[in-house]
Formats: sequence, structure tokens, C-alpha cells
Amino acid sequence: MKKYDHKAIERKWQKYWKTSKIYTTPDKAPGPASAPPSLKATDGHSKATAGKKENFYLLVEFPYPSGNLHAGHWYAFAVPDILARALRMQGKNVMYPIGFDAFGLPAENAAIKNKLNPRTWTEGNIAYMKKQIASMGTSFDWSREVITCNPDYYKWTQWLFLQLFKKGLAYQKETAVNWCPKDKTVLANEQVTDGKCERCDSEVVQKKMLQWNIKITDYADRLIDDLSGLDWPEQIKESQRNWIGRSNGAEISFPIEFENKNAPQPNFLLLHGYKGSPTGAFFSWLKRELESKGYAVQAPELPNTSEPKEYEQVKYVFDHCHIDENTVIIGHSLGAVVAMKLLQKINRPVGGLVLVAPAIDSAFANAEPRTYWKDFSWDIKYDKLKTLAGLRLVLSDAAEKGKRGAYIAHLADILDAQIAEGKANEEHFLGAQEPLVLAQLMPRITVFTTRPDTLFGATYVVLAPEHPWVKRALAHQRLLRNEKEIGRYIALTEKKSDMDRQTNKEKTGVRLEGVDAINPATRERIPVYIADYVLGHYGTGAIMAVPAHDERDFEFASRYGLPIREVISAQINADRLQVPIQTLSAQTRNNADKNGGELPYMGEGLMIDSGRFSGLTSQKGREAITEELGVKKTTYKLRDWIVSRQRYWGVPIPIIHCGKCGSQPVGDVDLPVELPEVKDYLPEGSGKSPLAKAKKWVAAKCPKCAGEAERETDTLDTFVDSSWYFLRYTDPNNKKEFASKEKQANWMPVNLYSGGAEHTTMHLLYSRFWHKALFDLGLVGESEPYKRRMNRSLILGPDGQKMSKSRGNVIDPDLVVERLGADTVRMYLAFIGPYNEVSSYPWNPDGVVGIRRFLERVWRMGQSTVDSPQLTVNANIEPVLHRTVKKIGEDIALLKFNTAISSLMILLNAIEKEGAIGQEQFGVFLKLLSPFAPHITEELWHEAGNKSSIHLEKWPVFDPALLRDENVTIAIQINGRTRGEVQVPTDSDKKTVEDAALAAVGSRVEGKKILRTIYVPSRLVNFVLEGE
RNA sequence: GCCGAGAUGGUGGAAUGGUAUACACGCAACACUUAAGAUGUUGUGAGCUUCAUGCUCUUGUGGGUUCGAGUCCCACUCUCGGCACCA
Repeated sequence: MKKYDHKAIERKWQKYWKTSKIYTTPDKAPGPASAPPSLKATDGHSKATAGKKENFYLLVEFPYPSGNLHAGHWYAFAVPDILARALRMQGKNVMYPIGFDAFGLPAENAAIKNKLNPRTWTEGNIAYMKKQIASMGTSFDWSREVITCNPDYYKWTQWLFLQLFKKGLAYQKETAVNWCPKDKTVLANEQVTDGKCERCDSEVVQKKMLQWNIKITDYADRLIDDLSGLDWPEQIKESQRNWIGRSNGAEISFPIEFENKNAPQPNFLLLHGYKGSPTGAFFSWLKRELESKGYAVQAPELPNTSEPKEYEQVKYVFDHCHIDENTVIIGHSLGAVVAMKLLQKINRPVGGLVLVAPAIDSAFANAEPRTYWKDFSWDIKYDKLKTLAGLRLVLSDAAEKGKRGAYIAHLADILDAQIAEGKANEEHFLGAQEPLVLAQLMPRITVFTTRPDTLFGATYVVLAPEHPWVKRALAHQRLLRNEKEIGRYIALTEKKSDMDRQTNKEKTGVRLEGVDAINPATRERIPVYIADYVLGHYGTGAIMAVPAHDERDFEFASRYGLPIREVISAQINADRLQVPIQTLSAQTRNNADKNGGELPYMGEGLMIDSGRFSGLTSQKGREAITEELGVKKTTYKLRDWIVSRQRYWGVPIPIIHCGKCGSQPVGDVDLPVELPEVKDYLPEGSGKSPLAKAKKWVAAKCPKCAGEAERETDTLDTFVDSSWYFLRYTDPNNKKEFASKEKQANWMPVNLYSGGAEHTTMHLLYSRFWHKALFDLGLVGESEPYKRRMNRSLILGPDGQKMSKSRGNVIDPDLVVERLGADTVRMYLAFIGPYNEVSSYPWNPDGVVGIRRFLERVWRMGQSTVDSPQLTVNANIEPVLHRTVKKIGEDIALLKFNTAISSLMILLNAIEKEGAIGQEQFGVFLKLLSPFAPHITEELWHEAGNKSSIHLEKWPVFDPALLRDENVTIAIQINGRTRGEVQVPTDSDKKTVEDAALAAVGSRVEGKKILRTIYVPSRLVNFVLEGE
């Protein structure tokens, strides 16, 4: 008998599959769309057309070319391959593509270390890994291979980035990055360990640098809301929701008063807009209001208001108005542009810049052309304005949101300004009175809270130490009495990394002496603190502290002896805003905690909320106070996606910076912007990427004015590369588009996307966002890329620990394949546990051998079957064979490969017991096994005399009539406990079965009354007896 | 702390509310063998006993619903994963 020589067999068929190209997937495959009805994969979203096979897009996350394939890769690629093969046999046109996520830091590190070109390193790794992947016997369609570091791929990454840029979804912003002062380089988070640089071990500091951001936050709501329509595990949806972290609440403004009455007061300069005047709109009213509060106000009439010219208007104000460091310039509509130009011209710090409904960009959509367009220069030096204006505020009318909302939000962003949105009395703030404007001009601190109903219990206000308001207040001398102490505290927190701020949980803070806030509900003066338990980047960077209803505030209040006040729910419900407040001392509160949270009864007519910190849960209270004293607001934990990297090995950001025209996109014809050659890959000392060293490459012509300009030297985050690679698979060689609409339509959305749980909140969220942005641009056909997603489990070392070189528990799949064969490894991994649940499985070397034993037995059976061609069908095997066909079909559709394999084992056990199997039946067995063990089945299939590949065969169909045995075993229960069993013919009626059962357990029932008999056909009979 | 998932033999795991522990690993005995390995056969949840076609217990713990619960409900314990001063 021939030996099962896995090496020869696997080599032979892998070569055959490659040369015969049987896995090259056509976009449309001829043939009737036929699939067994049991397959869940056909979930109604049919991509089939008449006379064509139905397309099925099976996607696995493409690997990073690290240079070596590990057990996890096998689990990621070889097990879904079972599904790909089974679906193909079941009549689907399955695309199972692969590629490489080839940009990234490891290549650059290797290049620096070994003085190699990162491309050389990467390409070498890819070549090696392709061989390894081929050794798995996977049915990948290599003709669709995508490699992200190739210019014909990243040309489209750049092009897509520019589409987002042109839509205002990509912008530059000062952002803190990890900076190593010794290496003079920006570090990725994974290059920082315990706050130190992984290379030189020096202390990492936070440094602000201009970074490219993508406005994923604009899509926060849709990214949450669209989850509900997806066939994804609830777990994944939930983590995305948590990550985005939407919370609904309100912004409430607390007016502030300074103790120092000689403190410098602001004065106001009002600049009206196109066809406006100092008496038009709300201007005269606002002037009166401000003057009545004792402020100086100037409101010049700008020249030539119907045909305004920038130079003329700016010069007029410059010549006729007094402007000092306390002046707050307020510009309405086009006046906002005049305000900004004016500030650019005076080039001295001023008190503030307030833009009311600004309409200031030539690219501004939906406005009819106006004469002033050509008379104004629309180039504004936002960075300069940021340094000149202390207060920067943009006011937006909610009614105009559709037209201008996105633009205004964008403007606020690049100005790093506060944005206040509310309802104007008349659209575009044209009302005779606009209280929103006035309110925003008064000194105040705005806080965000999800519990506006507890406003009555707010006994102090806390700002994040980095809150811009604090810096502004410190800029004026003698405004705050303890400037030094405040400065020290701010310096201290700035030094703390995020890590420290999180780990050191003891709450500290400093009171701002000399200023008080007014609680708008109680009209009471309350102190203002800075404390690092308040985060600068969340909400408004300021909170109202309600120690009675918030544990953190309680902790802080207890430490600093601040009053703690309970808000009583029953009263709020009964008579909103007229709420009696109960003042509790910290001492009382502590005693209450010791009493298991019960608060003492405080007095006549008051109900005390008894839950510890639970406060009231009155939705009514929240709404009432929000309406009366605040503005509804939704905040998100999600922050914008920083996509620029100061690295060489990535996609160059296709932007040219021009001194005159600003940041300009590279024209389509000049794409791709190819990576320049550089001498070495170490970052440039100024913190720029190594690309900055390619001086010739950096110099470029401005695409707009053709003047001297410079290229952006940062490269894109690799998550951008992987945000659209699955679209390229549908049309990998397209030179004109990233993927044609027609080709996309063949395959998108992805039917099943399998990948690692670690990508749940990164890649998976980014690519969903990217797809939605492309959808809005009309570049893709649907708003969600992946119909179904599943996360894969982890393969651990034999010791149950994560595989790692230091633990010495790494299983090298190449070695196991060498010894036992790819079929064995594939099947072992499929058998280890259910694929559709996230868990972690230790690699059991004995278990692998067990699978090998199974394949040896298959081999032996194959040899003996070939030797006895006279037997075609063994009737005794038929029922179990057909049951197995049914079961495996169902299990594969559910991704339960482990139980599918188990039923193959049961089948083999039955065959061996029987002694022999018929030729035809063996063919069926091989087909069932072929997705799991493609090589051995192909070999045996050909040995049996077949000429074409088993993988092109049709999936076996079971005969329902053959599923039933002649007899069934019925369990006999007495009072629900199993007491015996009895064999009856399958079609016996109830009476027959009950009689047979009664006879079998007669002695137990004797003399007792049977109260009830429960009969479950072909399962059991249960006698319910009296008195047992 | 918050969110999510889970807990079944020595191990990985299997079970539409219907005979819990399929299948595999491991282990034991036997066969083959000089021996080991490989292979095959048989056995293998725990305990009790009169050693059987016997009894009792058993799916993290405690309750409940049901003729019947690993499965449904309530409470708790523990494990793993993610987030974490997010107001």
C-alpha cells in the first residue's frame, strides 16, 4: 500500500492549482445561481443576475509583510479558505483576495538598522511570505493582489485623500505629539514605553506640532446610528458605540465676576456686513446694551457698503477707530472678514475676535455671486490670528446649519475658536435684538453636563488647567490674586503625561483667587478652580461641580472643604426651577455614606434622595433646565483622526504649501506623488519627516499660482491605506479610477469580513468612516462596506500563554507543515474550536497528531477503496452519509468547522466499523472533506480515476428520505428523570410508543397512578407519577 | 469603576427546553513487537454498593419557572477582553 506522502502530494497540487489558475475569480461567472437553501450566506442581498452565479465576497484582513507567517496568520487565512472552497462548490462565484499592508514603521526601523532601502526589505518579505501562504493550500485569487506601497496603489490613496481634503474633511491643526528631545524625533505611541523613548530611553515630552487631521467626528452620529442595520456581533457594535462615546447633555454658561473692579474692561468694536450699517440688524440694540453695562463701544459706518472693497474698509477702520489690547472686534457676516483682515493689519494682540455668522470664503457654496468677491482677498492667515486674538469665538445660527454649518465648524476649528450655536431671532442674526450675541460677549465660563437637572447643586466650577480662559485671565496682571500658584499648577500638569494624569488619581487643584462664577439657577457666587481631573479636550474643558451627585466632585469637595448640596427630585418634578435646596456638610454626607447611603430626613416637606450619588433621574428636570438656562449639546469621546506621520515609509501627503495660496492639493495629473529617494531614513532634526531631506523633491510649483512652493513632507498613517484596499480588489488594475463603479457593484458590500478583535475600534471604524465619506462624494454605492463581520479567536502557545519568543512557546507553522502537512495544520486549526466565537485556544501538539491520524485513516480507506472498484454503494452507509452531508452543509454556513470535522470523523468511524465503502460514496466523502483538506482529497480524487480538480466539483446533495433510520431510541423518563430507553420503529404512533415504554419500566410504575404522560415524538416519553 | 463576553470531565470542546459530557486529545489495559514507537481493540465524569440491565450526585454558587433546565428568569461569585477622572 502506498504511503501518505504529504510533502509530494502538497507540492504537486499546489503547483497544479497555480498553473491551471482555477482560483482566478471572474467578475461574473456563467452558470445557474444555485445554492443549497440551508446556507445562511445568501441573506437576501443577492448580487446575482439571471444566468450568472451569485457573487460572494469573502474578505480577510491583509497581512503586514513582517517577513514571517505565524500560527495566527494560518488561523486567519486557512480557516476562512474552508468557507471559500465550500461556497464555490455550492455554486457561488467566490472572491477570496489577498494583498499586503506594506507601508509602516517596522520596514523603516529595519532600514535604519541595516542600512537597507525599506522597499527592498518589504519586497523581500513579501516574496517570502507569498511562498509561505502558497504552502497553506489556500484558494486566494492572486491576480487581484494589492500592495499598498506600490505607486499604482498609493496614487489612489492620495487621490482619495484629496477628495476628502477638498470636501473640508482633512485639515491641519496644532496637536500634541510624543517628542524625544535627544533623538529629535516624533515617536509613535508604540515607540514609547513607560514614558520613555524605546531607542534611547530618554524622557518623552509632549510637543505641539502641526498635524493633518481627518474629521471623523463629523460622522460620529452616523457611525453609531448605522450600526443597527448591520449583521455584526453585538459585541463589536457595542465597543464601537463605547469608543465613539456619544453623550447627550447641555452647555450651561456661568457668568463670572472679578473681585478687582479696576481690572481692565474690554471695549467693543462692531463691524457690520455687506449692505449693513451700525444701525441695521441688532447693532444699535447691542451697542445700547453694552454701554448700559458700562463698556465702551465703537460702531463705525464702513464705506461703500453696497460695493465693499477690502482695502478701503480695512483702512477706514484702521484710521478712524481706537484699538487696544482690550478691544474685542465683532464682525457680522462680511464684517467678519473685515475683522480678520483688520487684525492681520494691526498685527498686535487684541482682547478678542468674535465672528457672527461669518460668510467668508470664495468657495462658499449656495451663495449667489456678489461683486465684492473679487474685491476681497480670501487668503486669511489663520495661524497669525490665533496668536493675536485672546478670545476667539464663532457664532452660528442653527437655522443656517444646512448651508453654512459645516463651513463654520471648519472655520472654528482652524481658528481653534469656541463655537456657539443657537437660534437667532431672525436668520443670519438679522433680528433687531439678538440676545445670543450679547450673552456670548459677557464674561462667562461655559460648562458641559449630562445632568443639567443637578444645576441647583453646583457649588463650584472647575476648569481644565489647559483651558484657554485661564491663560487669558493670567495675561492680565492682578486679575487673579494667586497667579504664581496657578502658574505652578499649570506647569505641573503640562509636564505630566497622559499616563501620569490617569494613574495618579488623587484629586488636586487650585482655586482661582479673585474671581467667582454665578450659578445661573441659584444666583449664588461660587468659587472657580482649576484641577487636572477635568480634561481639556472633552466637552468645553470645564465642568460645574455637583459633589452631591458626582463621585469625583464629591472627592474633590471633601478634600477642599467645599459645600455639598443635594438636589431633591420630587421638588423639581412638582415645580421646576423653584427648588428648595438642602445644604449638607461634608461631615453629614460622610455619615450618610456610613449608613449604607441613607441620608437623614432633612425637614418639613422635603424628600431625600436615598441612592448614593444617584441623584434624580428626572428627564423632565433635565429638559426644563436645559431649556431655561442652557443649550442642548451632544459630545463624543471620539476625537479626530490624526493621519500625518513624520516618517519616510508611507504615502506622501499630496499637498503643496504656497506662501501666497496656502495649502493646495496636487493636481490629478501629477499623481502619484512618489516617495523620493533619500540617503538615510533617520528623521530630520527639526521633527520633520525624512522626506524633508530630499530638498529637490520638496521644492515645487504652486498648483494655483505657479509660484515657488514646498511639498508637504509628512506621510499618511497606514490606516488610511487599509481604509479602502477592499475596494481595489474589485478592480485591481484600473489605471483611470481607484475602482470603477461597475466593478464595485459586482462585489460590494463585502459579504463576510473576518479579522482580529484588535481592529474593532481602529481599522474597522476608520474604514467605515472612509466608506461613508466616499459614499457622500458619490464614489461608492453604499454607505457601509461590510455586511457581516466576525472577529477571530487567538491561537496561544501550548502553555496557554500568548506566543512570544521570550516565553519560548512559539509554534512555527512551517515546521509543523514540514512534518505533518498543510492539510493537517488547516484541519487542526479548524477543529480547535468554533470559528464564529471569540475566544483563545492553546496549540496542542498532540491534537495536531490526532488530526494527522485521521487523515492517515482517510488515506488507507482511499487505498482500499481504489482496490475494490466493484462496490459502488454500501447501503448500510447511506443514512449516515446523507446525515453527514446535511450536517456539514449547515455547520460550514454557521462557521462551525469544528463540529463539521467531528461529523466527518463520526462518518469515518462508521465506515471503518462497516468495513468498506462504495466507490461513489467515497467520492461524496472526499468532496465533503475537500474544503478542509484540499491536497489529500485532490490526490485521492485523481487516484479514483477523475481527471479534473475536485475543487471544481458540485457540493453533494442529500436525500431527505435517507436521513431516517428504521428504528429510533426513545428515552423513558419518570417525573423527568431518565429511567430507561426503548427501541421502536421510526413511524410508531403515540400509543405504541407509550405502551412499549410502560412495558420497559413496568415495575417502577406498578401500583402508582400516572397523572400525565408527556410524549415527544422520536425523543422521549415522560410519565408523571403521583406522590413522588 | 463602566461596558462586553464567558464559566460543562484531566484538556480543547458538543448539545432546536427533551437520554449532559458528541468528536478529539490525554490516560489505562490488552493485542502486535525482543523492546520502544507506530497501529489496532476495549475502557475512561464523580461517588456508593450487593460489581449490576444497580443506586446517588454532577454543567461556577444560591434561588425560581417547567412534567422536564447546561439552555429561560432573579441574585451572587469568579475568569477573560475592551475602555477608563469622558462630567
